[in-house]
Amino acid sequence: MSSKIFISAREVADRAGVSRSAVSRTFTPGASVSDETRRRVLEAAEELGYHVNHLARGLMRNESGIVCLIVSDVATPYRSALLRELTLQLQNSGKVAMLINTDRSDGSVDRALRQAIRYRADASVILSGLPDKSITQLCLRNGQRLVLINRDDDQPGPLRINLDDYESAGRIATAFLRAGCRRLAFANSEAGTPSLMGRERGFVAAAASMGMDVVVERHGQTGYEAGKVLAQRMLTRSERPDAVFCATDLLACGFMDAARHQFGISIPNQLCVAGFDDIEQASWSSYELTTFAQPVASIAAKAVEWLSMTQLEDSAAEVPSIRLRAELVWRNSIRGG
Amino acid sequence: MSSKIFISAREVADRAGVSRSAVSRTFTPGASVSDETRRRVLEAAEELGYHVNHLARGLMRNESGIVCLIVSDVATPYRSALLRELTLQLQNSGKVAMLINTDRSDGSVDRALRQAIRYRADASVILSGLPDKSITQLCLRNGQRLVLINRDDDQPGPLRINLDDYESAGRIATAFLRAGCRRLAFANSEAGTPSLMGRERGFVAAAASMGMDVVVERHGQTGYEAGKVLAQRMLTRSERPDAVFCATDLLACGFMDAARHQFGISIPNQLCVAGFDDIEQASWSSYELTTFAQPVASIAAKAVEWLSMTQLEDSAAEVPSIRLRAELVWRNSIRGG
DNA sequence: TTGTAAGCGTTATCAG
DNA sequence: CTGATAACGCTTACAA
Repeated sequence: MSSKIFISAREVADRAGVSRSAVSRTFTPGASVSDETRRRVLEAAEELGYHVNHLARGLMRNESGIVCLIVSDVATPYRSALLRELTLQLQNSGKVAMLINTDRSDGSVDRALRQAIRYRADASVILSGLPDKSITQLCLRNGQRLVLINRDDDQPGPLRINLDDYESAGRIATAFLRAGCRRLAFANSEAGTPSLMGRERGFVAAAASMGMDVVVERHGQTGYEAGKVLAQRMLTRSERPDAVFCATDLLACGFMDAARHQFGISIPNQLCVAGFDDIEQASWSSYELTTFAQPVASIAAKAVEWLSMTQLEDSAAEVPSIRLRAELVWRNSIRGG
Repeated sequence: MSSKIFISAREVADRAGVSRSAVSRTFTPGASVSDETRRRVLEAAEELGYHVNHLARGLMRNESGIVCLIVSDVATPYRSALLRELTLQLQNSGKVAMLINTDRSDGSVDRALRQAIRYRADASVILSGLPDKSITQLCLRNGQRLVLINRDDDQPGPLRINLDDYESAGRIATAFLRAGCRRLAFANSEAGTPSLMGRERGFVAAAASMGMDVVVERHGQTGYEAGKVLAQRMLTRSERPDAVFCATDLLACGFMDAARHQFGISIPNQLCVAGFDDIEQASWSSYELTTFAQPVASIAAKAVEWLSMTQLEDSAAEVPSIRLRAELVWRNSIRGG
């Protein structure tokens, strides 16, 4: 191990001929230092290659500047887009992101949260899975803030950012109907997360209110392959659907590919398709998918804004909760438009 | 700010009726504690919800356990895949990833590296851009390890992991020839990174050695849209190419989509296409792209392995450098096969 | 095996 | 505005 030897404030102080505190103050925004002292400190720091030790600073200030991002399937288009937004905006507000990858097991989110506690993260943002109640309590008790994105959990404390999944799904149902579709279907995954189920229920309910049934199939996770499987199942039915709402864009891409290449179905002529997320691929010429856009930038902005609030107005003892609207992006996978 | 109040080893020690050091030792693998003491400490820790403060531990041990991942365009398929692999394997080896997003400006990598220094990261992995020589020197001088992935830089010190871009490109040229293609083209971005240029040069050189010219176009970054633009430029030439090697899969997807949907060209019948990276979309039915697979798992493994080495055998004063082979994944975008 | 005590690099407090 | 001095929570000789 090439022993790490970092420059400390002590050495900078010696070189600049000032006290340690002067150095500290120079690097503390808003502290009172004379221009002359600051200049000399800065000069010495530059020459020596000094950088404030945030481990020590965090220890003292009781504030690490670290925000922990807890997420599974980072490589997925929607997740990575959200991750990008989050890290970028976090950086802009002077924080730094620690990334923890979870798998689908329940315990893995708990483990991630524990890691966040060990590093004394100022906050954790959970994009996947749901932690055990006892762990979230532990975080909150320790004064760590928690943000839950698209995870319907109703314990008080964490900031919850959700979309209007249910209502969105209703809007797409009427769009299908307007396009003349009569045999509706919903392609879902088995994951059964609240947002996914919200879309399913919203779609089914809206269809019912217009007097229509919906064929629902669930399979696998929310990926491309699952979409293909769902297409195989649904398109071999005696009553083939003429409109399908896929719970995610990835499912929709798989569904469309199978429909076209395995069944020779023309979209949107013979089959209308809609998705959810508005991943980049949805706009590719091979798909031109009509879908709901996850407002990733707004989600990140809301999260970071809340994390940057110095005072949590506990006057508002009511649970903070934000509901964002997913805008319908109209492309070419539904007739009419 | 809901004041953070974390449990300290002191409190655990009091509760367990032992000394602070006993607590510390209990959480230090390999330290000598009696079973009885350990049991009592663990019990007290559990009850109190104690977690070792890694900020303080890092301060003492002079080893934070943090590895900084420096990357731009996280939301891009190849990048996010590599990111997933890296974070996962880092976690498995007991480290934690700090993610820093850079833009394309040169200074942004430097800033990222400075952040890594502030948090006393044990190492930094650079996936995008290239830091200024003075900054890398600073990192190395401080004992921070550096890994450069696919960035050809020849300063000694950092571990460099690269692919055989040049040779791969040669292999695809012969594949095109074998498929009966005679008018070769290379679609590149303007980014001009060493790996991209290596592919270009390797392709051109191999073609030349077989007595063929290559039409080269460069445009934009390595994304889907750039691929479409490149297709528009190349497919409107009087001598339309019958084989195109795209520097990345994303470019290839854009290229294929434009070729098919705007020019009505059939792939691979009228045009053979190859890409590089083997992103997930390359395997989608709409593309079935023949491409070179970035060995992301091996890349991550090599990086993590090197970072976990306790002793850097300086006996080998020679610069560490790893060359990995990109395997050709044969799909359906080239005739024959 | 255990406890005591020193020290890691900061920042906050308090005189001057 | 500046400089001592005391924390912060931890690890690690050193001594018992």
